[in-house]
Amino acid sequence: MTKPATREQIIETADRLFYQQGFNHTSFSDIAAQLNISRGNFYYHFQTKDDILQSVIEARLEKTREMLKRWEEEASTPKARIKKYMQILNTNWDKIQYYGCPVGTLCTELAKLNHASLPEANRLFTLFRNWLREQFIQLGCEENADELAMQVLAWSQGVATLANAFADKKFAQQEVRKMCNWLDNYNK
Amino acid sequence: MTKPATREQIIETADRLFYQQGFNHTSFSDIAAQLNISRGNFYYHFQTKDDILQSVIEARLEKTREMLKRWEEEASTPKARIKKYMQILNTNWDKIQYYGCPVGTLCTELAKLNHASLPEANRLFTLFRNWLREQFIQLGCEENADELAMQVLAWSQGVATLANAFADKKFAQQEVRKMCNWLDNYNK
DNA sequence: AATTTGCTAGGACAATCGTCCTAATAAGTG
DNA sequence: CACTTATTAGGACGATTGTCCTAGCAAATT
Repeated sequence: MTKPATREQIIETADRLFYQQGFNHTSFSDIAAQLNISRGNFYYHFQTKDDILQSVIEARLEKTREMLKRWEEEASTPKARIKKYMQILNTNWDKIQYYGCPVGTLCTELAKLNHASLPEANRLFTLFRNWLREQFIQLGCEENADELAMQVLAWSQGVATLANAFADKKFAQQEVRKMCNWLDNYNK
Repeated sequence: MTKPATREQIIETADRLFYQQGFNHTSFSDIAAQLNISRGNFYYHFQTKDDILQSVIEARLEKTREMLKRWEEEASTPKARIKKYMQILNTNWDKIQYYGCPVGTLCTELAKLNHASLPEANRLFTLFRNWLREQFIQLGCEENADELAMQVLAWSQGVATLANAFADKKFAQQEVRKMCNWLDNYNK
């Protein structure tokens, strides 16, 4: 009994297209064309377009959790882990340059659409926020750990938005460097 | 010969709806319904929807230029002027809470749509960037004036994005306070 | 009053949207 | 093999999209 891969392929392709083109601007036809499947076939796997979005968000949440877990294995100190987050701007530059931050742009769009899945999408932010806060707590900043987490989060969002607008890689790299330096000198 | 106000009303309403709902998600019908005019009437004033967007961007550019000029009149020192910019997050909080930053969200959306007017929209960013840079130059930071301008710009974008996602007014206020303090202590 | 011009309402147009139905095929089970 | 289930293709559906045409009203000018 081989599990049908179609459903996963739809989620995968929808994930990519939602990121590249936005949720509202991506149609069933777009996804179907990429997968060479029939448009009418969607209904067997998903009831509505919103259901696809829901699955995409869940998939992103899961992938993010795995990534954060991987970072904890790869980096032994809290500072090194936080830097993993900051380095995303360099690691994923090719995509960020064209499409911005996957989390920020999705939440922004769903907010404007007044979409029912907005709270679910915002959980992506919360995931990073809690994880960063935990790292700052381990760093010995119990009192303002959440504030620092929000600061790092806001920093990355701002840089991603500007780097996207100006397509300025040097700016992004420079900001990452500055932020890492700030972290190195923080708390001694 | 009374100038026809319809064209200006269309721009005005489109401006507001593009901000609240996004460009792509706002239809001719939406704008027409708000103004109680016929949908077919648009063609007399604008050839295409993209033309409306173009006019909206131009209107925003003009309004921004006037605002920056007003700030220069109202604030006598460069630091006071830069603070005017930072305070926007508090001043326009009611809107930012729901719709984010008008500039950032528009540029992000047009980037995803691969829209021809994206460069025009990005000029809104450039307007603020150059103005902030000028203020930092007057502050005596000739060498890194542009870098500082980008930093302030990125900061505001990040805070706006997060404040929108978490609907957190206290966070926004706190960040404004921190940023103003940073500015006060900068360059002595 | 007659005529031109500025502006508008209403609807037609093809295309596309998300949704949903049905018939046909593929896969799995007895 | 027959039979049930899982999956798919293709297209119909009503609604909505941006665009565009035309007839008619309103206003200004002659």
